[in-house]
This record gives sequence, structure tokens and C-alpha cells, in this order.
Amino acid sequence: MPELPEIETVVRGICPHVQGRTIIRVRRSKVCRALPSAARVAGGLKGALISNVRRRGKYLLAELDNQKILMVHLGMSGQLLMEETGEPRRKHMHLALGFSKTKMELRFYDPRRFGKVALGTLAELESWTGLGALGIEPLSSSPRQIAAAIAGSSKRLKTLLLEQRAVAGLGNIYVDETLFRAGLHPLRRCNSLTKDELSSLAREIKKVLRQAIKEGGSTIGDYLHPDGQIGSFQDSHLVYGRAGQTCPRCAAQLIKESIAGRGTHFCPVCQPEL
DNA sequence: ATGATTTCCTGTAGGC
DNA sequence: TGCCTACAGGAAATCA
Repeated sequence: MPELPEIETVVRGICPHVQGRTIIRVRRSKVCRALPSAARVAGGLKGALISNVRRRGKYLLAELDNQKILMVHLGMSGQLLMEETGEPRRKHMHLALGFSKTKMELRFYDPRRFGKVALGTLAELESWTGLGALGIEPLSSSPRQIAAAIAGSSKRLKTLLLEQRAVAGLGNIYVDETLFRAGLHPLRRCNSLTKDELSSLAREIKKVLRQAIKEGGSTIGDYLHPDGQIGSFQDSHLVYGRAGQTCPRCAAQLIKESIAGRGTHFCPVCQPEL
């Protein structure tokens, strides 16, 4: 499932291919989920030049020269791939952008269709999607700022971190990995953390995300780099997907239970409740 | 306000 | 091999 490190990898991967290029061709599928509508998005993209590509939380934002922004959220199974125009499309391609001066096409695949595409001004995108309610960017915030964003809430750690409203970009994998590394039980209330625990959590969030980006993200199931390569951070997962195995820190068995509606992996010994 | 539950979807894995 | 069911989950909507 694409989270902050995966989106960051996608942004870095497609930016050199599309920045400064004009969109000369748009293809879309009937089931493409787009705001305000697939037809409006396709029409609005044609002829526009992409001036920059950046990331906010798990949203990819391609800024155009006409004041509008193409926003892509990969949802669960979305992929953005650069492929040659002549290369046959695989199943579930929802959008393809062809550019001037290159044979490479930007293709959006999304089998499970939890992804989203939108074209509008920043203000429009913020009102149409969760983009407007995003919390701070963990990688451009200090540990103190991250700690402050988490500290006041009465919510459970797992719930708050999945919500995107306090801190943006973490999903199920990185929340579990971060909480394990900080030695915190996912059901702990945010406002119950000591100063040291908050500080440790904030530092681990940054550390995990930075390392994951360095390793090209986690490929679990669908996620691929825009060039088709897989990430390798899954090899560095300490708890995610390792239920039943031995904790890398102690002798205990890692467990998985449903918390905040998500499969949650942790060590009952290293991450004590209360 | 919070939290639990449901919805959207398809591919994959498991049982038989 | 094939059929069936359960499960995975990001974000938004719904309900208690």
C-alpha cells in the first residue's frame, strides 16, 4: 500500500520525465475516478505543461502552467508508471498522458480503484479531498513539531497516525514499524505519552520514513517504482507482516490484531499497553 | 467529539 | 483444476 515513502519515490521517478513537458495526448478508461469528472480532467489536461511535481502526504501534485494542479492518490493498489507509448497496456489502466518530445507515457493503473485523480486549483483540491485537512509534513518538520502535533489528542496512537490530520503520510505499514521502534503500544492514548516517549516517537517517524525512501519504499503486493522496479524496505520491516515470528528485540512472538479497523502488528513485550 | 462500522473494489490465498 | 469464501486496506461516509 503506497504511503509517504512510496509516493516520494514515485514523484522522484516521474519528475524527470514529465517536468517541462506538454501533455499532447490523454487516454482514459470509463471507470476512471476523477474530480470534477473524468471528461473535465482529460479536457483540462490536454495542452497543459507540467511545471513541477511534488508530494503532500500521500498525494502526488503535478503543477500545471495554467494554475491548476493534477492530483493523484494511489489508494491501495494504484501505480504510476512511465511506459513507452507502443507498449501494450496492462489491465486496469485508468489514465495515460502522452507528452511532447518523448515516447514515454505516464500511465495510471489501479486494479482496486481506491485511487483518485483530480484536476483543479489548490483550493478546489483541498475542498474536494482530504488534502485540505492534512497534518504536518513529517520530513519537513522538527521532532518537536511532530511531538506537538501528536501530544494533545485523546485518541489512540494507531488511530491518530492513520488519520492524516495530525501528521500526514503514514499508513498501516509505517505506523506499525514506527510504533515498534519507539516501543509504544498502538492502543496508547496520545495524551498519555511522556515527554521522552513523544520525542522518541517523533524521531522514529522521521527515521523510518527517511530510511524507507532511501530503500525505494516497501513493495507489498502492487507497489512499483515508475520504472517498474520494486522497493526493498519490506526487507527492513521489523513487525509488519511478521506475526507469529520472533521479535527482533526479545524472545516474544509478534502478534497481529485488528486495531482501528486495521491489521496491527506489534510485540506485546516491547510495546506494553499502559 | 469520538469511535466503531460500512462502503468502495479486485486480486490473492485458503479450504475442499 | 475449479469453485467458493475470507481477507487485505486508504479515505470518506454513516451511525451510535
